[in-house]
Amino acid sequence: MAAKKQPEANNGRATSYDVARQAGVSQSAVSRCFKQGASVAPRTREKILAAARELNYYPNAIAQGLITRRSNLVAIIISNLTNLYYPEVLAELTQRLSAQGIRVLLFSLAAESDVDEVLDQVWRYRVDGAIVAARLDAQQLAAFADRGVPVILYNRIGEGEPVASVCCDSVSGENALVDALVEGDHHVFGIISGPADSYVGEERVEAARRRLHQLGRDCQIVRGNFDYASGDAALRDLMRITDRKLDALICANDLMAIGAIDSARIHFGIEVPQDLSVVGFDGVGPATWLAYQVTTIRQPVRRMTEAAVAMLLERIEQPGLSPEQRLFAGELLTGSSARLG
Amino acid sequence: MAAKKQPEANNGRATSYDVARQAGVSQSAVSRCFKQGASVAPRTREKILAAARELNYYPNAIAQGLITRRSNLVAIIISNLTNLYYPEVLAELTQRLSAQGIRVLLFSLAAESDVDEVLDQVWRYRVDGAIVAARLDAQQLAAFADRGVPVILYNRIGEGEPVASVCCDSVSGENALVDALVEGDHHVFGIISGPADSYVGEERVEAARRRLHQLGRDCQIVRGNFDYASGDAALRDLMRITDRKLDALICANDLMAIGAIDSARIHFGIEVPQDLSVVGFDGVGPATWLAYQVTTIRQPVRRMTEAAVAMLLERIEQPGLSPEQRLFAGELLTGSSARLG
DNA sequence: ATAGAAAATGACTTCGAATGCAAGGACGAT
DNA sequence: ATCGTCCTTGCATTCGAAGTCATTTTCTAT
Repeated sequence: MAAKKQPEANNGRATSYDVARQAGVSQSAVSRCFKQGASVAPRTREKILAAARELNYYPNAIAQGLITRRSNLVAIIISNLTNLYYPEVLAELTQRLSAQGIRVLLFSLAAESDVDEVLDQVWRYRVDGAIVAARLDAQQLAAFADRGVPVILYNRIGEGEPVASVCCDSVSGENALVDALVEGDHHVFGIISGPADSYVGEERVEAARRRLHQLGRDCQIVRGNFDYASGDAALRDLMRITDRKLDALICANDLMAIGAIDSARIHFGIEVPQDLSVVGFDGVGPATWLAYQVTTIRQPVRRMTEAAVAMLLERIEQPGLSPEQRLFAGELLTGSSARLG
Repeated sequence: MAAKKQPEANNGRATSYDVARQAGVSQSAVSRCFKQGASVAPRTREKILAAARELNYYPNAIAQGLITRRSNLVAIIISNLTNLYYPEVLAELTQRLSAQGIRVLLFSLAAESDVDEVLDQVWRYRVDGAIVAARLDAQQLAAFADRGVPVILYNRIGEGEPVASVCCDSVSGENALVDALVEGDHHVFGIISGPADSYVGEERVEAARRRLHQLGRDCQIVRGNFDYASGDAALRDLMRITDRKLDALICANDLMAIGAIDSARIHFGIEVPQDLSVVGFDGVGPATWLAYQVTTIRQPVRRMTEAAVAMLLERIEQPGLSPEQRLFAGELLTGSSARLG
């Protein structure tokens, strides 16, 4: 009555040995059966698969990872998921990686400074690679390189270190926006920047500023931090410090553009776009809402995530591959938040 | 010259043996050194930690998981991240779990029907538990139970099966909204539901319908699918089929409420809230934007995620724990999208 | 100084699957 | 019938850390 070994007492936690015993074969055979392209006789395979089904067997990915030195895990590190833009990116990335048989270990940071603690865990889990949409300093990038863990930066480039990255072209995007505004006969420009530690924020603002300068237009720049409230706050700042009547506002992202539009209309009674043209960047969902229809640059998220995943997989397979930067042009979305030429 | 074993040729992939050799101790000592409350002499610990630092050693979580049968991984399964509400939940959950030393394996579904493929992977990775915000049928829930993997359902309850869950109370929320609208002297009600396969959608609509009935008010229900465009579309449907002039609109979530508000104002020239009161549910970011200020029920996301994580950890530690349902009351957010009593 | 308790340490096994290698079996050609 | 080839299969080892147990060292009390 007293069984020495409980065969599959631990329900659904059957091992390859359990399956082997049940099917009357060796553990190796079971392993081969679950490996693509291994040599197993059809009859044996049948037996094994039947046993596996009966015992509810699923290969233990942890054990596989240990022996093959491939965890099939990729870390995705994102600083602020509340950005409206990133959830879409995250969903796309996750689904694309899933389709390639790779699982996502998600790290979402409350503050950018938490990166170091997170990296600790990244090393421990022996991820095959990482996609990062957060600020990494040179030392952190070097740590990836040292360990031979391929990284793809999303919408930012390496600081000093050469790293593979996928970005949406800020320069061409801002140029298109500025050109359109100038053609639309705007003269007094305001710019709402991103937070100081944002790479894309700085890049977009700098691109816009330079183009305006080229075209002989001056501008006032005030700092925002990418959220709705800061669009409002920044507009107030601008109204205070600008002596001439502002007629064009360039925002480093859509969310601030929306905040500024609401603020202009509701707090200042300014008509958008009649009295003030507002443009953003990203092409997030709310930008196309009827109340806003923000003129903006839509990032080609599908193509960008596709590229990021493809580049990462390439580098996982061929560790030596050189760092490549892929720059995607965004699409000018002509809404009704700006009078254009 | 030809070294038989390259000591730490594989940079940053040092094992406990490498550290042991470097420190002149056994592998066991290294292991103990990284385990809380193990017995190691102070001097030995120093030596080992120094060696570990020098070799850039991080314990291999994969190997740990294999031997301890604890992966410290939790699966989070979310159906649509584009919902505006879920990114916040996801970020909260991830950060809370991280703080408890647990990593998140993210599964984001393109379609609800993909759950089965995803579960496959969940079993393979031997996760310690799961938090699910997607529809699971009885069989899928049973699979979790069979394998002894604790699950917490987020904003839904088990279908038949008793499962631990965390929800925001639809009934009290809708009651509060309906009561306020009725007090505000509204008479012709419309309801925009969620998609047919949404648990919370059905629950909210049913609660609102019942309360309206209790208070002697009739209502027209049209189907939406939780996104912005469907708020617009549903409002058009309502305008077409309603004979009397609609004066109150109850939407199953904020996003549709916003869509309906924009549609009313812009397509129909209806003033909100003067001619039509609109209420939503969730309390997402855009609901508080100046242009909308939706009257809604704000879900206590922080408390709910905290509860979900706490319940999950309890059940990981004590597998026998009985299924518990925790229901949180939302907070009535009185915006300006509805005339209230 | 010495017995005895307590602490520290190392040898060895274990977790579950993958794989190199060698042995066994099937099959065709002669 | 015999040999050689190719396909299957099992044995044994491996991945890296944890933990059991036995042994050694250290400390305490007499």
